[in-house]
Amino acid sequence: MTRNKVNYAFIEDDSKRKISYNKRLNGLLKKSDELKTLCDVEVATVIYGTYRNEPYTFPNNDVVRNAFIKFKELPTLDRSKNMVTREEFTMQRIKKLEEQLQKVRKENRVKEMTNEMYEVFKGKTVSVDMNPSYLNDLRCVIKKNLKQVRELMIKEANGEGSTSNAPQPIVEQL
Amino acid sequence: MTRNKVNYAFIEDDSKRKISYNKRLNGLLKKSDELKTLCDVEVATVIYGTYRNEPYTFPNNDVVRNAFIKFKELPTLDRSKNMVTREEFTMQRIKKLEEQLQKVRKENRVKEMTNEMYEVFKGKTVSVDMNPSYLNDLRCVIKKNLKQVRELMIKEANGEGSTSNAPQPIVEQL
DNA sequence: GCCCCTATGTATAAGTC
DNA sequence: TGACTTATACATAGGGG
Repeated sequence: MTRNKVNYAFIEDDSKRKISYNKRLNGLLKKSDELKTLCDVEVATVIYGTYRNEPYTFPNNDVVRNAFIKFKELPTLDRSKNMVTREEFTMQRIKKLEEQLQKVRKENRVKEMTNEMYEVFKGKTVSVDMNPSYLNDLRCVIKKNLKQVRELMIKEANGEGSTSNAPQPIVEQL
Repeated sequence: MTRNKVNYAFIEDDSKRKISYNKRLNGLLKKSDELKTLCDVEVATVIYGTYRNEPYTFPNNDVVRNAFIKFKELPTLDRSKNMVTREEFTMQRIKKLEEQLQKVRKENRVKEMTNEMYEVFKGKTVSVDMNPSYLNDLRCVIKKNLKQVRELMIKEANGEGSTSNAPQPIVEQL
């Protein structure tokens, strides 16, 4: 993930995967160590790679064993309380990505709608089958940009309107 | 660690520590998840924070338990084989930092010595109690920069030498 | 494979609301 | 407390030796 973005999927290429594994394993251990040091919490990690026969543990044998023993001794309910399942984690991840996407889409939509608004202002007929929520959003955008719209209307009334077909990018003034 | 460099030590401020803990916990889990996905390895993590009564586990209860059981079943020797003790890890960290420091120092020393070399060239008397290894290093630097030195000598011989007291930064030409 | 480098993506400390 | 932003440090992919 860095000359290119991370593709969140299994790395097919054996050589690349191994390189990545080594780098990331190192990074993970470093992060664990930092968490432990900066926040004074116990962290135990076990990794079963394809590249080694034994598990790779951190920070050391005893800590890991103790952590697991403590873990085993807890009643199941307590144990689950702060558990993060892989599924949950993935869901959260997806949710976050979707939110970001929504955000970007929304921003883009505002831009589109601002242009749309301008088109309408320039005389374009709004088709009646337009999505109601879209119209509502459009109204919000108009409201938000009321000042600019009014100025444009005055200019237009005075015959100073843009003569080009391309609408002026009101967007830039948002 | 980012508006400022990470200070590799316990964060005294409770509020800051907690914020950091939450962010870093999240980051750690994300990294674990990525390692698992990209490289298809089993990763089990248990964290005992001060902020929760139960351990925080990832990716889930069963995986963690199985990982620990497997771990426990291994003969002690095997178990230790790929273990990274905290001490080792810290040592590695220190070693790396020291190497970096050495490198920076060496670079700096080369610069200093190049200037020293120039001073000598300009007529400075080298004191006899100069460290032998330092002299040797100096010799290396001179050798490395022989071409530049020769050019300077020619210029000097032609009366084109710098007249300022500050030696020209030969360093820049390295 | 390992180490180094560099460009770029990510993580995150502070700050703001 | 937490969500969001920003600036900066850190992690790491790709490429060379």
